[in-house]
Amino acid sequence: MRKVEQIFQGAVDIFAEKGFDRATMDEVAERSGVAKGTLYYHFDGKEDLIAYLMEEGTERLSQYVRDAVAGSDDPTEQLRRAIHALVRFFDQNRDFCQLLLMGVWFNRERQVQFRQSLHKFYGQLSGIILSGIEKGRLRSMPAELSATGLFGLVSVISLRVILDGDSMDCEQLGDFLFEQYLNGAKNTQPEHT
Amino acid sequence: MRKVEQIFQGAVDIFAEKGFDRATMDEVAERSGVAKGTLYYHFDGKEDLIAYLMEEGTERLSQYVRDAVAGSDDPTEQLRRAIHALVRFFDQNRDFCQLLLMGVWFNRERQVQFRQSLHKFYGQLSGIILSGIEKGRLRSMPAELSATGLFGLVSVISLRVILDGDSMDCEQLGDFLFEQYLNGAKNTQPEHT
Amino acid sequence: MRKVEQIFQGAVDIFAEKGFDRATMDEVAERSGVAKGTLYYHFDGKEDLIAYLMEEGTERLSQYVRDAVAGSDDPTEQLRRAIHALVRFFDQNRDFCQLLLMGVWFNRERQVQFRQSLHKFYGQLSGIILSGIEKGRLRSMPAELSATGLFGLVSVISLRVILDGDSMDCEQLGDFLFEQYLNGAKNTQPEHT
Amino acid sequence: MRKVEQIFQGAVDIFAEKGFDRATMDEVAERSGVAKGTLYYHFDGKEDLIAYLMEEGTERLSQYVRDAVAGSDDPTEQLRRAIHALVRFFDQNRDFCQLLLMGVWFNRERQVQFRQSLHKFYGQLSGIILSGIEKGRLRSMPAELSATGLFGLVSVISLRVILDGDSMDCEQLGDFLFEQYLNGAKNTQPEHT
DNA sequence: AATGAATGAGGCTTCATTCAT
DNA sequence: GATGAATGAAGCCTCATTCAT
Repeated sequence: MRKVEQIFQGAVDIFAEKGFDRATMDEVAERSGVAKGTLYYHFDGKEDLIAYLMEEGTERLSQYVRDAVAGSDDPTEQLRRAIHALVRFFDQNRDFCQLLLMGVWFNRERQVQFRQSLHKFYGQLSGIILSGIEKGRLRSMPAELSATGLFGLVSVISLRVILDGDSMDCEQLGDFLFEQYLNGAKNTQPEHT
Repeated sequence: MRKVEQIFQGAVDIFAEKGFDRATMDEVAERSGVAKGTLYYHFDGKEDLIAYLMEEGTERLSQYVRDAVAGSDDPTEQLRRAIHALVRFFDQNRDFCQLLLMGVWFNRERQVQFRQSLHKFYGQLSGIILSGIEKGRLRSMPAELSATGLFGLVSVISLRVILDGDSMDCEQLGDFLFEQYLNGAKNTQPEHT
Repeated sequence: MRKVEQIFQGAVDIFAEKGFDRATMDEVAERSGVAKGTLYYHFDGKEDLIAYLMEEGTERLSQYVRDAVAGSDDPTEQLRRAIHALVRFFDQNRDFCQLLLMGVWFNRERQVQFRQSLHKFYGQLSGIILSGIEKGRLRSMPAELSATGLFGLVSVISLRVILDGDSMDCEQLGDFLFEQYLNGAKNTQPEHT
Repeated sequence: MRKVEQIFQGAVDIFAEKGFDRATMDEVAERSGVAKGTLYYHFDGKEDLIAYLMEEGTERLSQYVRDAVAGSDDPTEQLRRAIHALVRFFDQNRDFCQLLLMGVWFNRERQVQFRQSLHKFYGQLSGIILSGIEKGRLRSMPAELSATGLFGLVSVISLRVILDGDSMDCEQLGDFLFEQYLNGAKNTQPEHT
């Protein structure tokens, strides 16, 4: 469906710019290049459209990370690839990512439905972490919690860079985040003298 | 100013529950126990009220962390205290913290004014990190970026625990986060055969 | 545009009755027989609606006078026709005429836009006066000023009659006003001893 | 009462600028240099204040014209003086005059009380006209109507000059208006072949 | 006499949704 | 499938008025 994809793009665009509640259906229609009635032909209403965007987008993110990780069996390498993939996806889909992260703190009404998609994604990350723990690469810790933390670390920094309007060197930022997550901030080099 | 503090409490409460855009000024008034007109007597409008909440709240958080850190000169200890303080503040001001994190991903219209307050807070954290780097406790890295990441790590996890409705063992969670930030996720224990 | 004409009629009606500021948009909608939202679909807001009414109405008046004058080449006869037409238009559109005269003394905010329409109408009258001067029928004088005065003379009297609720003998009133404007109030009859 | 005069001045000022309904009591207070509560100490409310302004102002105008006319017994000279006095009063009290003329087309609610003051003033003018007719200086005509017309003629022109922001040569404008009212617009000079 | 913080009824406007075409 | 004129519930905000000081 041509029009549906148009709507997906336009809606993500305008929602990222103005927020879910402040963007109107008129604006969504205009940005998408379709008539307002067409939105209601394809979706049951605004909330339905939002739900679709979030689910569809999270699924795309999930898939993107899954593909990146696929080629390796080593948990550490998988982590590295997942983190780099996250950063790249954020960079390439800035609008959607802002939505994604807005969604994390949805008001309690909308949260319920959306947090399921997100938790599925957390599950993907914690799966990697879990296998890392089992294979002795990562220290023993609550995997879910650590996955959540990893997501927070990567997303808050990525979004900050996006919002600051800086162009992002994804490679370099990915390395930094991987290093930070894996080895922490502590200096392991012996101090000279 | 009795009424203004009432409004601060009531507004934080209802905004955390329904979101900035879905909570109405009528609800803010009702929750605050003042008349609607009183809101407009003290604030220029909804956006002005929101800006005040964010600024004032961030300032309180900033002060709380500053107090916690005050007793120590050692950067590592300061970091530990700051992280623990953050977790405690989040636990004690769940409503405001949700607002805070909603603010991080504000739509672009509202972001501008708010991100100043937030960046001031990042600056406070990066000050500690910077001194840690100088004293050789932390490895050399971009301090601002790392501070942002630390904030993401702590806040996203804290809020997840809050939203899951779990009661939080602040002591234990603080330790975990400190460990994660400082030493990372890697297992440093030799694997036993 | 069926609805727009309905709104024109209803708005003129209610505004003449209650004044621009005291009539509410709810009342305009009700009097027009359309939903409130429809007002905002066709106009940008109350001020925009008012501006439209004044412009459109003045245009209709202008056209009415233009038609009345069209058949004659003689400036004096044109003046007579214009004055009679004014009186008739006032009688037939009492509501709008009250608006028109309210508009003349708009507060300074609204004046700017409206006075343009009015001045265009003044220009029409002063065109007639000017040709009368050129042809030696009228004495030499500032035509614009005299046109303004003619409008004041006719409209203030007409509206007074309207507001007093009197039924108006247009023919007779027109004659009186034409006589007053052209020959003034002075007695030219020799006084009989 | 110092404060009451302050309020008269301030209220006339702001009402002329913004209109009766668009000017707020806050603005009246600010422009007058008194506290809002003080307005309500001296007047029963906004409508009461407006009624006071209109009555008081019309009385001042009436008195001004009465004084100007006082020195003469000749109706024609009285007319000349009255017209000149009107123009001067308009020039010296531009703000109030705008109010006065706004008042003429008050909405029907407010009109009732105010038109009494105005009609008293019309009565003053028509008294002069009546005596002019009796003495054969003016032709026979409905005096009230002619007085109304005279007021319209003078006020609409005066206000136009005021609103155009032009500085007014009162002497000259008065002469023009007197001539226009008395002798009309017709050319009495024989056309030269 | 004078003040100004507080109030709440009521106004203007927005916008998600419907429906006839 | 697609459109956009029309709708009305609901939100933000204004402002005349009150009252304790």
